[in-house]
Amino acid sequence: MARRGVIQDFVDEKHDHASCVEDAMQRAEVLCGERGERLTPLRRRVLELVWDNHQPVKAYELLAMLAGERKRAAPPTVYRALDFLRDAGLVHKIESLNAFIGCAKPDRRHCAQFLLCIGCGAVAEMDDPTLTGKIATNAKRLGFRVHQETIEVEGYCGSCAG
Amino acid sequence: MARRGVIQDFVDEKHDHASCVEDAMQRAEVLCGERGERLTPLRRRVLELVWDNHQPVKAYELLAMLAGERKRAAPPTVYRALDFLRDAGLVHKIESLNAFIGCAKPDRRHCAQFLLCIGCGAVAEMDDPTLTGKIATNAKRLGFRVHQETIEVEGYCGSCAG
DNA sequence: GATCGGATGTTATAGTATCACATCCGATCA
DNA sequence: TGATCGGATGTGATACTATAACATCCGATC
Repeated sequence: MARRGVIQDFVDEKHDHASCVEDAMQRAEVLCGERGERLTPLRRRVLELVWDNHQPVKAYELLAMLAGERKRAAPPTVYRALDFLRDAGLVHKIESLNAFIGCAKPDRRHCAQFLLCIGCGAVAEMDDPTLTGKIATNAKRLGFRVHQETIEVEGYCGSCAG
Repeated sequence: MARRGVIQDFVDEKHDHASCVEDAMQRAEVLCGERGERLTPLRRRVLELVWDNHQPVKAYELLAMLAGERKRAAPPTVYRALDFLRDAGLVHKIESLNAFIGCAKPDRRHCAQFLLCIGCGAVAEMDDPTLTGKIATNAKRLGFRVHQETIEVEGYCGSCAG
């Protein structure tokens, strides 16, 4: 089935998760390779942990997971990895949740538009160029130069709305 | 000069600030009156402090200001007041800054679209129904029921872009 | 093998927000 | 009048989120 190009579905419970994570890691490898950025074992592992959920993950949850695998893991360990991954566009921070989630399209920038279900915590990442365009138009009218946009829409997904 | 209805200007340094705050407080009084909600002295004072700046204010900054005027002010004091004001639509939280700002149009809902200047910290509140409409359309396509939207655009304002 | 810089380790602390329980205070009504 | 009830506030503690500052490691380069 073809994507709409505008919006992605919420994650299907029975999607092939292993290959989905694998694909994400593959994309990350390639992107960092192209850009000459170092996807170290730690950064790779953090990205993997982020993708293991298809829900937003908190920094201290990641820290707890890391602590189980390596002796030494402190807050800076995970925050620094997340900073790198965010700069690389591989991970988004969801501001209204203080949580992080893997970016589905790390090759494109500014695709940080989310639908957040209050009921079940599910997240869908939109990527609607017309939204971005409209915002750009509004901004330009004020002489404002857009650097980054954050769009987070809270509500109830199809399952939870009933 | 008429408003565009779509976007507001960044605050002019030489606007009549006193009357601007006064107007905001007046609107708040009326709105709470209509709704049977209690704008207590504490809540009123917090709202006033929020409006005294035309920039986002942090909770602990408010706390410090309150501490100067009343003997007893702890975090819950300010957070509870802010919760009330947010529920009433009188104040918005800017998630990406962990800060709060007075709502310019408390009578209308969901007008939480902000341009945030990285350079000088200035904030402009947009209120673009077509953005909201586009988001609603995208959401509907997924059976998603929108409850609240957060739009925060970082960049450089006209003065800082040069 | 010297040195340089980026990544990580380590400790401490800053900054943000909520919990849980006590108290106050005004509205209502016996 | 005063009993009582609920919402607002006081109070102390604590949970949660994030960064500062400095030490150490480790691979690349020369």
